[in-house]
Amino acid sequence: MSTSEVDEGRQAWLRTVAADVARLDRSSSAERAADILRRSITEGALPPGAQLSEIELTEVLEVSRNTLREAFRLLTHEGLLVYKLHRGVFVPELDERDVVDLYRLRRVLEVDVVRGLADRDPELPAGRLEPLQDDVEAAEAAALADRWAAVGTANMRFHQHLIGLADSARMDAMTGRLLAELRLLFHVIATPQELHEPYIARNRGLFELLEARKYEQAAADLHQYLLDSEQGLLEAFRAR
Amino acid sequence: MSTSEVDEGRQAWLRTVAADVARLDRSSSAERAADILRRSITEGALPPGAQLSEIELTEVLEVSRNTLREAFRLLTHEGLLVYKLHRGVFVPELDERDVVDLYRLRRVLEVDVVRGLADRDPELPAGRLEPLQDDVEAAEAAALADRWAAVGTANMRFHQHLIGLADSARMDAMTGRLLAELRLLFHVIATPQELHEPYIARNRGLFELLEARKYEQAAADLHQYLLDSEQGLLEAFRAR
DNA sequence: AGAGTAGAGATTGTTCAACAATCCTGCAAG
DNA sequence: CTTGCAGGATTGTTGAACAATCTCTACTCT
Repeated sequence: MSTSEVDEGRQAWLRTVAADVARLDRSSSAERAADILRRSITEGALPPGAQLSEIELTEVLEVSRNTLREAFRLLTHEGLLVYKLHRGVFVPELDERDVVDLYRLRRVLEVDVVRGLADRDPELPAGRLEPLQDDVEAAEAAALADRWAAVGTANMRFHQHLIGLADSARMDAMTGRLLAELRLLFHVIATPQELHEPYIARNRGLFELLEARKYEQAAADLHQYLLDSEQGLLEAFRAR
Repeated sequence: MSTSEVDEGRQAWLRTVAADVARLDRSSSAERAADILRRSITEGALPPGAQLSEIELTEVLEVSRNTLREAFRLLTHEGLLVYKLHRGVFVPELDERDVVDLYRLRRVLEVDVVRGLADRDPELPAGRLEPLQDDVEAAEAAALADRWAAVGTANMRFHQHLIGLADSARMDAMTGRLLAELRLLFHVIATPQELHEPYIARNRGLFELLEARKYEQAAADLHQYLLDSEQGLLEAFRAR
C-alpha cells in the first residue's frame, strides 16, 4: 500500500468523523424547537393557514421569544412557515400553482439525476441502492397495515434517496425543501390512499430498473410517473 | 368585455398592488442589515474565510445583536455565510467540488428552462426578452470601459433573467442562491477579465437564438456554454 | 340599520443588559 | 512535543421593556 493510499484512507476517515461531530453539534435550542415544529407541521398537527402565536409557543417549547423567532426563521426558509409583517407566522396555504411549480422542479431534478447515473455507473459502489430498496419495502409494509400516512412518508424518503444518488449537497437540500412543501399539500387531501397507492408499485418498478442499470428507461418512466402524480394531486386538490 | 374579464383584470391589479405593498413593507432592520452585508460579501469586501464579529457589527450597522443574528440567518440560508456553533459566522470558503456542484445545478435548471420555452412559446408576451437584451448590452458597455466586475454582474443578471422566463418562483429563488455562491468563488480568481470576456459574445448569441425562437439550438449552446464556463473556473481556481 | 371611525387591547418588531456555555490563547508541567 | 489548566473573549440564550402595527369593539353619524 502506497503512502498516498494511506493518506487517502485517513482523509476519508477524517471526513466521516467531522460529519459525526457536526451532527452532534447542531443541537442549539433554536434548532431543537424548529425540529419539533417541523414535525408538527409535516405531520399535519398544524394545518395550513394556522397561526403560530409567539407567547403560546414560548410556554410550550420552553424557549425565549428570541430563540423561538430564530426557529421560525429556520422554518420560514424551508418554506414551512410564512411571515406576515406585524401579523405573525402562519402555515402557508399552497394552491394549484404551487403544485405545478413544485412538480416542474421535481421532474427536472429527479429525471436528470437518474439520467446522469448512466455516465457514472462504473464508479457507483455496490449497495448504493439499498436505501431505495428499504423505502420501497417500508411503503409496501405500511400499505398492508393501512397506514397511508406512513406510505406517504416512505414514498418521500424514496425520492429523497433517489436524489441522494447524485452526491450533490445542494440538490439534497433543495429536494428536502421541495418535499416538505409537498407534504403541506397532502394535508388538504381527503383520500390519501388513492393518492399514494399507485406509486408503491411504481417505486418498486423504478427501483428494479435502476438495479438492472436501465437508466434511460428509468428516467423516462420517472418522467411519466411525476406527470401522473402531479395530475392526481391537482385533481384531488380541485375536488377538496 | 364580460364581467369575468373585468374581474380578472381587477384580480391582476390587486396582485400587483399587493406585491408593491409587500416590497415596501419588507424594510425590517434585519433585512436592511442583511442587504449591507450581502453587498459587502458579494463585492469582496469580506473575503472567504473571514469571520464576522457580532459586537463589532452591531456597532457598525447600529442594530442590536438579536437583529444582527437574524440578518446572519438570512444570509446563511442564501449560502453567503456559514454558522459554526459557538464559534461564529464566517464567509464560506468554497472549493472545486462546490464549483462542480453549482454548475451541475445551473446546467440542469437553465437548459431545462430554455428547452421548455418551446412548449409555451405562443403564450409568451412580446418584450419578455427585453431584460436579457439590457443585460447583454450592459455587459458589452462595461467591457468597453474595462469594468470587469460590472461585466460579471451583468452576466449574472442575464442568467437570472433567463431563469425568470420560466415563471417559477422557486426556480428564481434557487438561482439567486446559486449565483450568489458563484460570486464567492469569483473573488479568489486573479484574472476576472479572462474569466468573463468570452461570455459577453456568447450571451449575445444566446439572446439572438432566443429572439429567433430557435430554442433547441439555444439549449444545446447553453449546455456547452456552461460546461466551458465550469472548466474555465476550475482552471482559474487551480492556478490561484 | 348600516357605514365609517376612534380607541383599547393584543401581538409583533426591536432593543438592551445580563448570565451561561463554549471556544481560543498562552503557559506551565510532564 | 504533547498534555492539562486557567483566563479572557465570543457566542448562545434569556427576560424584560418599549415602540409600531394590527384587530376588534363600541360608538357616532347619516
